[in-house]
Amino acid sequence: MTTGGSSPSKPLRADAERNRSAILAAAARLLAKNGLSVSLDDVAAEAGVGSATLYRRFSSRDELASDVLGQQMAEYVARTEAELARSQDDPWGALTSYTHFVVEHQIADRAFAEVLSSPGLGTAALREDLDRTYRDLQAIVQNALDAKVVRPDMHCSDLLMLFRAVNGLIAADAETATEAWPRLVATFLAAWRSDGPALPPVSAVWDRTEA
Amino acid sequence: MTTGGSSPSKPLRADAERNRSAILAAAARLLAKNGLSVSLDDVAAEAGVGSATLYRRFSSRDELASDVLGQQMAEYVARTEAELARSQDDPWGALTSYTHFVVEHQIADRAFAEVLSSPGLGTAALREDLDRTYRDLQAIVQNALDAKVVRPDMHCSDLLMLFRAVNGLIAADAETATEAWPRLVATFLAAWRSDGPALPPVSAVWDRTEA
DNA sequence: CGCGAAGTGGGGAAGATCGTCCGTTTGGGT
DNA sequence: ACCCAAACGGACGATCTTCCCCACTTCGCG
Repeated sequence: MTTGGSSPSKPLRADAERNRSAILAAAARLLAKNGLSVSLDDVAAEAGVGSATLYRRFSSRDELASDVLGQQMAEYVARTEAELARSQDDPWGALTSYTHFVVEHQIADRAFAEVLSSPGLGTAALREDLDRTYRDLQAIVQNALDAKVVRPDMHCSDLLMLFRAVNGLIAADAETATEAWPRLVATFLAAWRSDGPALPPVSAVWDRTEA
Repeated sequence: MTTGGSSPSKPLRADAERNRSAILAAAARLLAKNGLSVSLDDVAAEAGVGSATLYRRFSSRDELASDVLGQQMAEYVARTEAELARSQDDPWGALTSYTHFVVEHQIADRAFAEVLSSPGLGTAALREDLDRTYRDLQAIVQNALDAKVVRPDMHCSDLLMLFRAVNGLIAADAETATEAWPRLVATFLAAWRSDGPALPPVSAVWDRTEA
C-alpha cells in the first residue's frame, strides 16, 4: 500500500510513483474481474492516466501482469506453506481448508484462476512460485494419504482437476459461480473421502504440470 | 449425408446443394474443434467455397450454427430419452452411462459443450431441445434417488455442475481433456454414491437453468 | 523561477472479421 | 447445341479492437 518500496534502481519522481501505484491497483482490479486478457488501454483509463504513461512504466503486458500477480502469489505461497505445516496434525482439516482457500481465490480473481490452470501462461518467476506450491500441495495430499483420511487411490493431481473444474463454473457464469462453488468443492471432498470402486488411473496428462 | 432432404421450399440447383452440404460439414468440423466463435470466413475456406456462397445460404452465424447443432441435438435428445427409459430398470447404470455419454459429447464437440453450459447461447429451438433433455435428466436423477442408489441430497443440478466442470478441463487444455475426463466423471459418481456428510445446499443459481 | 524530465491524449498502424459487389462460370431446360 | 438465370468466388470497404508513438503541456526539483 503505502510502502512503495519497488525496485531501488532509480528513484522515481513523486507523481510518477503515484501513477505507477494507480496503474498497478487498476490492473489488479481489472485482472481480477476480467482475466488476463484485459486491454491495456482499459487499465490506463481505470487508473486515470494516459495510455502512454502505462507503456512507459511497463514495457509489455506480461511485465504488468507479473508485477501484479507476483504480489498476490507471495500471499498464495505463504498460505500454502501454512496449510502444509498444519497438515501434520490435522491432515483432513488442512486438505479441506487449503482447497477452500484456493478455490475462493480463483473465484475472486479470474487472472489467478487462469494462470493456475494453464501451464504456459504467466512469466517464468510466476511458474516457479506455482511449482513450489505444487510441491507443497503434493505433501499435503501425501499426509492425508498416510493418515488414511482419504481413499488410497486419491492423487495430488486430483486437486489440479478440481481447480480446472472451478474454471468451468466461472466460465459458464462468473456471477453465479460465487454461489455454486461450495457444493462443487464438497462433492470432490466427498469423493476423496469415500471408499467406492477404484477411480480410473491418473492419466499421464498431469505429469507435465508437475515438472 | 446423401439424404439431402432439407427444406422443400425451393429446389436448389445441384451445385448449390452440394456446396450447402460442404458448408454444413465444414461448419460441423470447425464448431466441434474450435467452439461457437469460429470465423465464417474460415468455415468457407474449410468448405472450399467463397465466403459469398456461405452468406448467400446462411444469412447469419446463428442460422448456420443452429442448422449444424440442430441435427446433433436430435441425436442427443434421442439418446437422453433412451437412457431415461432404461433408468426404470437400472437407475444407476442409466445415470452413469448417460453421464458418460454427455461428457464424451462435450469433449468431442466444443460448440456443444458451450451451448450446453451457457444459457443464453443458441437459438430458441436449440434451447427448447435442451430444456426437454433437462426434464429427462431430472427424471433420471429422480429414479436414482427413488431407488436409493445415490445419496439422498443429490440433486439434478449436480449433473449440470459436472458439465460445467468438464468445460473447465477443456478450457485448460482441450488436448489432455480427452484423457483426463474419465477420472473427473468417476469422482462425481463416487461422491454421489457415497454417504458422507451433507453437501452444501443447491444454490438458487440453478433455478434459472431449469426454467 | 526556470528548465528538463515526465505526463497527456489524440491518432495512426496492424490485424481480424463481417458482409456485399460484380465479373465470370456453370447448370440444365429446350 | 444454345442460352439465360442462377450460383460462384475473390476482392473490397466498413467496423472494431488493441497496440504504440508523437507533438504539445505540465509538474516539481534545485
